[in-house]
Amino acid sequence: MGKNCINRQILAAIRRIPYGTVSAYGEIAALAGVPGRARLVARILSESEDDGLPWHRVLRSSGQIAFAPGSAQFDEQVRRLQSEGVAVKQGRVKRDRKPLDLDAFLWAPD
DNA sequence: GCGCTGACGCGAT
DNA sequence: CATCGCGCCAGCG
Repeated sequence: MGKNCINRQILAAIRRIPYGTVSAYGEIAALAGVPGRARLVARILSESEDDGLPWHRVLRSSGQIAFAPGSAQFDEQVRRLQSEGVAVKQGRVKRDRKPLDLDAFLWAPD
């Protein structure tokens, strides 16, 4: 029973990823209440029949597309991401980083 | 039960 | 960057 419940939580989390943005397997797992279960998210995605599910917005924590470069699935994911304005280079989506902000924070005066 | 396989992640080297 | 090792765990021989 609980198993199916978690499954639904994961699918719900994926459906909440905003158009034109991306998330990661591990992030989805955490949002679904099962941190550390990235592989479960991947498995559920691979078996989901839901057509409207924005599976293409889920990437590795590195921003890399999980499929093998050149595979049909890889190409399809790139196509879908680009169609919603997400920049994909070398099979990867650059995630918003703010290294300068972190630097400023660490060096900020008391 | 045992080993292997993943649409994974993270810290260490 | 690239590699390793280890953690995680639902299926399928």
